[in-house]
Amino acid sequence: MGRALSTTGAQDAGAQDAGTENAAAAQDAGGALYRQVAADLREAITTGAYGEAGRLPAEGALAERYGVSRGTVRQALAVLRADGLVTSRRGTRRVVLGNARVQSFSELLSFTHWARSMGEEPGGRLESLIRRPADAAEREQLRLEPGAEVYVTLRLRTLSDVPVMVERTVYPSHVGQLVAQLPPDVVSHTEQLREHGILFTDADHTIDVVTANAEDAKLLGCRRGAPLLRERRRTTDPTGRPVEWSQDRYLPGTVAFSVHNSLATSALSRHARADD
Amino acid sequence: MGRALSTTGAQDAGAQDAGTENAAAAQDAGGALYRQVAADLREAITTGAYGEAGRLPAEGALAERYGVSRGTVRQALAVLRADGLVTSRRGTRRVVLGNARVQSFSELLSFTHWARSMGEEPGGRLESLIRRPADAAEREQLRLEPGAEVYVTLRLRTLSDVPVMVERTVYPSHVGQLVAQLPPDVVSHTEQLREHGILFTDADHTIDVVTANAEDAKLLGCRRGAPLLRERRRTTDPTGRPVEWSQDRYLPGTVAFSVHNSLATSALSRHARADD
DNA sequence: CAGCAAAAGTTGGCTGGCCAACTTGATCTG
DNA sequence: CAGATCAAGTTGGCCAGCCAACTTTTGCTG
Repeated sequence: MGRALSTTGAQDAGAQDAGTENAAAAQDAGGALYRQVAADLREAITTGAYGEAGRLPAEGALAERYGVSRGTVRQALAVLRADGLVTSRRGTRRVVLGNARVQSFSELLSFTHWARSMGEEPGGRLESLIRRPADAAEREQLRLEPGAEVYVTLRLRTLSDVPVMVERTVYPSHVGQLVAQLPPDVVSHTEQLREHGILFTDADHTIDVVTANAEDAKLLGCRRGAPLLRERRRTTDPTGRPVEWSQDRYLPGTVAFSVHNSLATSALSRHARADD
Repeated sequence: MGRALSTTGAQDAGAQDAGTENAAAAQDAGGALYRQVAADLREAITTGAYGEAGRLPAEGALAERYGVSRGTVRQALAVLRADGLVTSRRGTRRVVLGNARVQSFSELLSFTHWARSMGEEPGGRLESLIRRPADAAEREQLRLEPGAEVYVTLRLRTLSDVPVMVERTVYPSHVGQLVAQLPPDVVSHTEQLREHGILFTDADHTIDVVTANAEDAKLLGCRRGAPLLRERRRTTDPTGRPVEWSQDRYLPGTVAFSVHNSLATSALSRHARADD
């Protein structure tokens, strides 16, 4: 892959002096070197440059090609391994596992971002926004003191004007205050919050099946008792403080969730459902 | 990342490989140093040693405590970060995110192992096992040549004799041959296959909702058209060769799937459901 | 005392090196 | 020719060090 990484293109030339310049150029490609290498290899793999079950070049060869150390290459390959694109065993070259397109974190967290990445037109209608004291479960999830207040939104989300999902989100007050000031027709709360300095960096998801209640049925246009795919999500900011506790209910056939895990890296788990 | 468990993770059958003089003394939890450190920190975090949203010691301090280099500590912390146990930002100490118990890889892949880890009694009844040419979709998933044959099993899985899941699995012939020789009352195919040298190391999961067909309804004792939580799973061995293509259908309320992702590591994604 | 500047503390990132463990293919041997 | 042995190639793991970027604390200044 010809693309020898802009920063290191002049590797010997003046690698360290021109730090600022090159760093800026690198930024739009992914900032860190290992991310650029990972992005380039991902591109090569998904376009089939190494074949269906082909073998990748050795770490050393890649290090030389990109003009980086082997450690950096290993960091890049760890990313691809975690995404399930390649295997990784001692003693033999890495093998291409699949060419699965893995969405970015923001595509996963933001309905709007996700929809646009598929070429669909996302929409959202705010049904209600109320402010009230948090109940026990909400205090637990959002790590709030007794008596703390939360903002609760109910939104109907659409793809090309077709209802697909009901979203019930609970915000702690410091976030909810911002949400309450947004115009009711704003499509992406996530993007608006980011511009106000609220960052989403970590999320825990739980996925199961529920039946539509009266409210769901009315909004989604399905029967009461109809099955819905539910995703419950707790999101935290970079400091680890919970910023969102949301429950999305999708009409069947509109979405599926996909995850990769391996002996090396696994974050998925299966729970018994005594809760809720 | 979760692994650290004795079962498959280390597959340390040939533990004779010396190398681990004093290191092994610490714990046989995991061969590698960073795994031992990770296991120890996980233990400390889940028992609340650092508090709910407490701060971890600095990398340097941990390195000194465990007598390893900072790089090794960073490797261990990367494991915990991927599991969603701690945050990780430049400039400040890591913060405890939660004390989520993350299942091991084998618990996730094996219904039997998972059930036992919850104290339930898993059961399974083989309804049918047939051998036939693979169709196009199966060839694609299992990466088979045209004309290749597959073994297809249909099993009803139970917890304490209560039906909870219907499992339809397609095996390539080299695995299916082994499955076909198993006694029909064997509970865990996965464990049996491992003893025959078939290892499961990577898996892709897709989770969505379907309605019960006549066969599902009969086996699970639900109405036809009732909602089921479906997990489709393709599993590969260490070399990247597909060894299993399975479709599990759970009764609502019996399980939920849970996953963590973050800006740093994300393997979960959301798909449109045009397929299938 | 408020606000700003400097300093200290901490993690992210990268390098270079070394050895062990493992896989694979070639070579030798009976 | 089958099987064992050996050598080369490759990844896993660990170390020591360095600097940059960022956060928090401290201390100074107006």
